[in-house]
Amino acid sequence: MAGKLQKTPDHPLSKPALADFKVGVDNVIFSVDTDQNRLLVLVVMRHEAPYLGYWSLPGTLVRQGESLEDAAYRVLAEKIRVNNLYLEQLYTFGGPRRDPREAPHAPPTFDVRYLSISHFALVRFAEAELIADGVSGIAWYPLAQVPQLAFDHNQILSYGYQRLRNKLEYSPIAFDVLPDTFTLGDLYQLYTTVLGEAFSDYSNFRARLLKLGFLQDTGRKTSRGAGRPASLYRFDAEAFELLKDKPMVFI
Amino acid sequence: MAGKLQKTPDHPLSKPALADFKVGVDNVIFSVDTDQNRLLVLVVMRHEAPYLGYWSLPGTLVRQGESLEDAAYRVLAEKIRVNNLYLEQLYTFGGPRRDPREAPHAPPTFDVRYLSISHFALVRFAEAELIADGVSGIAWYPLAQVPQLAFDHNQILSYGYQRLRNKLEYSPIAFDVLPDTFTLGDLYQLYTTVLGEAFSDYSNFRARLLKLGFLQDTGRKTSRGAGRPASLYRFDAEAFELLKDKPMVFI
DNA sequence: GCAGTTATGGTATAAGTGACTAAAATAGTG
DNA sequence: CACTATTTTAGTCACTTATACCATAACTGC
Repeated sequence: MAGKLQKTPDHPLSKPALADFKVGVDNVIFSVDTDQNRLLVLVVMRHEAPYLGYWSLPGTLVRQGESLEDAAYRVLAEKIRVNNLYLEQLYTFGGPRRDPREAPHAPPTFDVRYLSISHFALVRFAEAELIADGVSGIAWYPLAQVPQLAFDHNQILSYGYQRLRNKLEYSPIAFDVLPDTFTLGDLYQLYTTVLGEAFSDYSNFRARLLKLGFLQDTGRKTSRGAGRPASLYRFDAEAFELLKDKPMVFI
Repeated sequence: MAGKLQKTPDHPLSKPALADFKVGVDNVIFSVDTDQNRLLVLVVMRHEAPYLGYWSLPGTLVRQGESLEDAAYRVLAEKIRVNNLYLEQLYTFGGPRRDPREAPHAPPTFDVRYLSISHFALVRFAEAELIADGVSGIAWYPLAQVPQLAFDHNQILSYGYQRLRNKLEYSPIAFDVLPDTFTLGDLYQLYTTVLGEAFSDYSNFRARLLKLGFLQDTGRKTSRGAGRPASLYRFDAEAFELLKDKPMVFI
């Protein structure tokens, strides 16, 4: 990355033409189906050119008076009903030629750039209800089976997946999509579904997490099928805040 | 963060007005003055309204055909001559009302939003030469002494500082701004200036870094003032790549 | 030669990691 | 009801890493 300075030719007599921008948000929305051990991504079918008939990440253009984050929450709310989620800004993709609607050889005044402020979200699967508004297709795709998407959305998705893994390892976002009380098995399953089973065995995962001290045992137990009943825990946000600055790694 | 879905009122008969955007990049440019043990930030004086006479982060509007990253490199190159640096996209600030040029009560068609794709850079201090193009003021400010900046630039700076600390801990960006060969003392000084001395003592810092195996001893030594001469090391990018996936933490 | 300074290479103790084992508490089955 | 399969829970043990600290080496300046 060093020494990458660009030498742009100067036009001292003519002002360089500025680009005009359309600004949208695109969301990488993940959910973990713990029953089937699948990491899912929300995609929607496009019904307009360009990329008519392609799957794409749900997106929208930003409205007047609306913050970028608000726009991201809005497009999410248009596609799924869900109350428990985590959302944050991901990255801004804005190179020229990323959208075919940008006129390739039009005069300067018609040069329009499409900027995508991508966001990343993780939503609670059990609760999430897809909104099928008539014609528009909408679906959860297992990450490994996501087809070719419109625009540069596969790249955005790949970026979002990286972020998901990082966030899960270093932040307590799991508790935003787990029920209020949960077993350590629930938590472990969420982690393995996203990160793969290689990262830690269950026994060590348990020991490490309990030692961190922000999981409080509710005293209640739950029995789901065979096996010894599991203790139900609750995430203690206050206890977590106290440990926040320390180099805490779950994995 | 859970349950933060916004309920936006629907206007089924009138299309909601989209915002028009001016898109710029603003750079948080850091440099470490190892002689004086100071972490510096580059600021430029504004000579136009709004915020006339305020210091600000160097920024520019994006031109036609120019990528966001190119724009960031361009504005950096306009302010300092430097060959060794690290630069990456930081965050996009784009809420309404972040720029007073946005008309507060103008009709919808005149609602203009200013979007800032902020970038974060670390440059080699010894080599960096500020470009004083006539009137415009430009200066390195020690981080702790940065005054009130224009727009939301203090917020952007604060975000950039967080990123700097993270990057330094988890990525080899230090080697982008160190000379080709350097002593472990040089490296340690860079780390302490940015992160504070608390993170590790010199002896343990040395042991950990050498054990990682991507610092190759050149065999040469350097003597700078009093004390035993220090070995000169070189960063071995290939050896680093092999260890890249492992949870490698310098600190 | 001596004091001061910086680099280097340790040690000892504490803490954490990773692989593994065993017991406890349930459901289902014949 | 005894038995097995299953799941949670609670460890052990060898090994690695972290933290604080120390001793020595190799220079400069006086």
